[in-house]
Amino acid sequence: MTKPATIRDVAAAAGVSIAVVSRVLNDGSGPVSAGARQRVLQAMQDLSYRPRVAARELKSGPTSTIGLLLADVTNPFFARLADSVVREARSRGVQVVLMTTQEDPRLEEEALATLASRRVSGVIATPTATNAGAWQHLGDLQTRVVFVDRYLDSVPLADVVSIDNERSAREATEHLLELGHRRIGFVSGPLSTTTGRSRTDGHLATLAAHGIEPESELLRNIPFRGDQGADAMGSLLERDDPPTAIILANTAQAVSGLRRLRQAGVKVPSELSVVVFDDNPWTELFAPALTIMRQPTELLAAHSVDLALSQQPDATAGRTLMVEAEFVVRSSTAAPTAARVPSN
Amino acid sequence: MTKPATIRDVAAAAGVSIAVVSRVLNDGSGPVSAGARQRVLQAMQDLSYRPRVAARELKSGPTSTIGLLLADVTNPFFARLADSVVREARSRGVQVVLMTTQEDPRLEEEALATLASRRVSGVIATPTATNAGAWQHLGDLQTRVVFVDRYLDSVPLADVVSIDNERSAREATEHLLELGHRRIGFVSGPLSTTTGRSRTDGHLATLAAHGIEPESELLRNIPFRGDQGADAMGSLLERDDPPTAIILANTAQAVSGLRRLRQAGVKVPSELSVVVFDDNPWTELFAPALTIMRQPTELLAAHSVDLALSQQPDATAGRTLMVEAEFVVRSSTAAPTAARVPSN
DNA sequence: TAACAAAGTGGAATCGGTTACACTCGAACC
DNA sequence: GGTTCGAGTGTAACCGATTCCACTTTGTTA
Repeated sequence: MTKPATIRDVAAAAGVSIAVVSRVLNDGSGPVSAGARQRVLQAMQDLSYRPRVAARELKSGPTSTIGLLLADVTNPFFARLADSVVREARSRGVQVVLMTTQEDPRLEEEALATLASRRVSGVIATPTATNAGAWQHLGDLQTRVVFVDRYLDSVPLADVVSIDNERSAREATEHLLELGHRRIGFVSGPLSTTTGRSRTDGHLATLAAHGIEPESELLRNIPFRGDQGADAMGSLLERDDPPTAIILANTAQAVSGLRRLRQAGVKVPSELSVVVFDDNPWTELFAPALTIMRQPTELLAAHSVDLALSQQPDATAGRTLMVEAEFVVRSSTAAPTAARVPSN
Repeated sequence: MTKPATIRDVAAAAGVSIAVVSRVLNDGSGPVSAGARQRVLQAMQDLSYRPRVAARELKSGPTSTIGLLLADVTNPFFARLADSVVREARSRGVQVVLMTTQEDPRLEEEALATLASRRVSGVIATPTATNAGAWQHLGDLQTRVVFVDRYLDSVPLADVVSIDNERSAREATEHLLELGHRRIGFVSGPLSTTTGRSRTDGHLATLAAHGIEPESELLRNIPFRGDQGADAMGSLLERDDPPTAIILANTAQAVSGLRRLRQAGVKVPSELSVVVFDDNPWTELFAPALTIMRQPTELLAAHSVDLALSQQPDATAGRTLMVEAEFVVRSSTAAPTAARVPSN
C-alpha cells in the first residue's frame, strides 16, 4: 500500500537521528544507549522496515555476495554442485546469486554483464565459451573469478578447481584394458571444453601406452546439452566391429546414451561394458549397477567458495586446485566375452 | 588495479556532462547528438565502464528482476523448473536470482529477507514452511508472490500455479484399482505441504469411492529431502500382507525408495506395481520403464513468470492457476498376480 | 575544581547513478 | 524581425543507506 519505510521514517518514529538507527542496524559500529536501541528496534518492527541493499551497496562495497554461473542446472552434477556451493557459502554468511547459461554463449555473456554491474565479490563458473574479454574484464573489476570443473586457458587470471580429468580418464581406460577390452568407445563433451579435451587426451594416452592404435572412429565428441548421446551410442553400436566397452565421459549425455543401449537390447556387461563419468542416485538403479567416476562435489564447492572469497595474492595468475575423483567399480564392466574378442 | 570507472569519469573523458552519458546509457530518455553519443560510447569502451546496478536501483525502482526460491535444486523436478523459469524470464528481458532453501525453514527465512531488501519485483517460490509473516511482509512491499507446485493457505495474497494434485493422485489410484489392486502403498511428502496433503486426499477419496477401507498403515509421509524413501519402502515390504502396488508421490524420494526395492529383489510389476510422481530421464531407464505422472514444467514456469511480472488487480487475494499433469502408463504397473490377491 | 576521557548523539557529506528543469542556439514561422 | 519551437546540453536535487566529525553530556581523575 504505502511506500516502504526508510531509515528516516524509523528515525522519526523512534525520536532519534538516522545515524543512531544506522548504528543499531550495523551492530558494533558505534555506541548506542540501551533506551535508544530499544525504541529503534520497536520502530523498525512497527514499520516493518527492511534496509535496502541497493543503498547500502552504493555506499560501502557490495555486500558479500558471490555469483554462481552454471552451464546447466538440469545436469544433476551441476545441480549437486550448486547445492553444495550454496551450503558452503551460507556457512560463511555469503549470499549466492545463481544464474544459468544453458550452454549458450550469448546467455553467458549477458549473465556476465549482470554479474559485473552487480559488483559481486567473486564469481564461480563453468565457462561455456571463450567470452575471454568478458571474463578478463570481470577480473579487472577486482572480482575474483573461479572456474570449476571446466576452465579456459585464455583466461589466465582465473582460479581453477577441478578433478584431474586426464588422470580419471586414464584410470577408467586402464580398468577396461585390464579386463581385456581392446575396442573402447569414448563419448565425451566438446573438445572446446577442457573437460572434453583432457578426458580424451587421457584416454588416448593410455591406449598408446598399451600399444593400441587409437581409432578416431571410436571417439565421439558431442554437446553437453541435448539428445545426441543416443545418436552417438547408436552409431557406435552399428559398426561392423562394435566396441566391446564404452566410456561415457559426458555427464549430461549418459542418460540418453543408455536409453539407446536399452532400446537396442544390448546386454550389459556381457555384450558391452559401460563406464559413466557421473555419480547420480540412479546409476545404482540401472540394471546392472553402473561403474562410475565420482566427483567430490562437496570438496569442489568448498574450494571454489574459498577461492572466490579470498583476495588474489597475485593479480595476473590464477591458482589451480585439483581434487581426487573416485572410481567406483560396480557391475556394468566385465571381461569381453570370447566370441567378441577379435583374433589379435 | 585502479578503481572502476564511474559515470563522471566517462563524462570527463568524452567531454560532456553526466546527463548526456546517462541519456546514452538509457537510450530514448532524451536527445543526444550523434557526435556526443559516439564520443561517449568510445569513452565507455576505453574505460571499460559498467554502470552499477546499486546506484540505478537506488534511484529508480529495482531493475526488472524476479527471485526464484526453490526448496531443492538437487531435486530434478525443481531443477527443470528452474531451467524453464530462467528461459521464460529471459525471453522477457528479466533477470532471475535463484536461491535454495534446502527444505530448511531457517534458510528460507534468510533468503526471504534478502529478497525483500533487494526489492525484486516478484518472487516465485516453493514454500517450505509457514513463514507466513515473512511472506505477508513481502507482499506488503508490493512484491508479487507466486507459489508454484506447493502453496500455503496461510498466505492468501499469493498467486498459485500448480497441477491438480488431488486429481492426479486420483488418476493414479484409479489406474491401480482398475488393474485389480486392493492394497496400495502410498508414499508422499509431508502433510504440512499442500502437495503431500492433496495427493493423500485424492488417494483416500478414490479408495473410499470404491468402497475400500483405507489402511493408515499403508500411508507414509516422509520429508522431501533425505533418504527416508528407502525406509518407508522397506517397512511397507516387510508387512505380513505387503501392498501389491505402490505410489511414490514424492518426487525426491522415488530414487531411494526404488533402490530399496531393487535391493530387496522385488520383481516389478509381477510382485509389485509401481507409480512414480515424477518425470525424469532415468524413469525410462529403470527396468521396467516406470509408469509416471508428468508435470508440465514449461507451462508451470510460463504461468509463474507471467504472474510474477503482472500487477496485482486486487491486493488481498491471489489468483490460482491449475495446469494438467499427464499420466504416462509404461511397464511398471500390471494386474496383481493371483497368488497375491487375498481372498476378499 | 579544572581538566579530560568516554559515551551518546546528530549534522552533513558521500556513494553513482537518474531526471526535472533551466539554459543556449539555430531554424522556421508569421 | 520578433516569436516560437525543439534539439542539445548542463546543473543540481534526489534515492537510502553509511560514516566522519563535531558537539553535548556525563563520569573520572589529578
